[in-house]
Amino acid sequence: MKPRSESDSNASGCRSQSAFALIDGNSFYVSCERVFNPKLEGKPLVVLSNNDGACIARSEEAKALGVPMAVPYFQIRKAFERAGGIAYSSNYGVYAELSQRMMSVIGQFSDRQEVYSIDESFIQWTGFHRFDLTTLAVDLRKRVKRWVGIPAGVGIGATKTLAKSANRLSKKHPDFKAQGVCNLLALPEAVQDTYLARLEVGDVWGVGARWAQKLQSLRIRSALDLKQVDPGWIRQQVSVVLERTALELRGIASIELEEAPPPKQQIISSRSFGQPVTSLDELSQAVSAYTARAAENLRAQASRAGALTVFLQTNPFDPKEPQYYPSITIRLGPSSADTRILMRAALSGLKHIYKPGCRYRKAGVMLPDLSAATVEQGDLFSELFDPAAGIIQQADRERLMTTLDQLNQKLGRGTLWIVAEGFQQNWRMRRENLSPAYYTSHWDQLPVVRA
DNA sequence: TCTGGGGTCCTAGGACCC
DNA sequence: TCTGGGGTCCTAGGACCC
Repeated sequence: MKPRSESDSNASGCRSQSAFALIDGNSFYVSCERVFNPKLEGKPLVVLSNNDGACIARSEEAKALGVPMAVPYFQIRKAFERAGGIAYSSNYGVYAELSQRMMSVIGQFSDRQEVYSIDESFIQWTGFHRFDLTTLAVDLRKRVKRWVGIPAGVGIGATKTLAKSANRLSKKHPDFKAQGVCNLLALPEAVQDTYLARLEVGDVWGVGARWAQKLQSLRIRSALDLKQVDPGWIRQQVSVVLERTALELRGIASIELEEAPPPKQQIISSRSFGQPVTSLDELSQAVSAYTARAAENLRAQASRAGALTVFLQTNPFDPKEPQYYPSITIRLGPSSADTRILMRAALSGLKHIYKPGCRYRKAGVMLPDLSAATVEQGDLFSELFDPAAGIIQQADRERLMTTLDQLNQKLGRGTLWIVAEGFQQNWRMRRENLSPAYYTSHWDQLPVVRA
């Protein structure tokens, strides 16, 4: 383990002990669509959420037309399309593939990397000359663009929160926009502060709408204000979480780099339906399908679930409809990662909460109480009385699930599925303008790269 | 007609125990 | 008049992130 933030105390300050960079893809989903369809360059473009509901990524041109983040598409559709705007349904398979490539290119620039989200990665540098970091970041950006096709922004600072702020500046502030890189470490602290003064407190990583409002009322309006206030007082007034943010703004590293993400503590699979669903039959299919997905993710991280929650939702936006948001949690005897066992639990739960006469908009399955699959949680009653049979059954189960996962991974999701998931699947979400799948691992479907 | 999905951490309060 | 006090575990809710 490395000593953390043993900060560079010699006064010359020409070497930085530890620097964080945050790299993120600009309008990531939009940029992904453009990688495979260069004609979209320069056009107002949005990518829609599941079910073609809301705009979750916007090109600069779309932002310029005034398309707000997360706006329901139907509200802007007419005007947007009249202005030449184009909307794509989200195509997560493609985005995930490009994300992996981008992350691996970024990883070439440091041996300490945290993949923070589908489009963001932190890396940590130690012992570099702080001015050289700018050059390094410029190279990184060029390489990501050339090798993956995604334009990216880079922010560099002494802590993760400062790197985040710098990244924001790299996109917003004219001093950095052209280069796409903002290296706060290359600036004297007084100059850094002038930039922090121009960053709204609500734009700081870790400050959401609620806390921004609260801070405003305490006369803390900019990132600099938050940096200069006493962190202990912030803890008193708001929370220990925000105290950490305040410390980070002062350059005191309080949020560590997480190189290997810990296994998830809960797994959720849920979707809105393409159209309202009323019948138990269709709900059963949907819940079965979501359970299958959740179970697949569960096995992918080598965990088992001790319980399962099923929930339903009517349309919250329709004031005339009676609202109903039931959920039920079912304890599984011994924890399990077997799709069939989880499905049985899910369907029995569904029967308990299903009420005829409601128009359901959404259903989902949650797997809480996860544990590592290596920990054998024997069932006292079956395995104690018949250990041999118990073990054989368990081994069989695992082999079957492994085979299922391998086939689906190799031949595509949905190659092998459990009949309860249904054949018709009328409840499937809408994706009216989906770009082709571009199976980027298949030679014959490789995109053409522009020189 | 049409409004995403999937996570984390922290705290407060109740149940339970000694 | 006068009712212990402290620890642990669990859950729900509220905040945050992308």
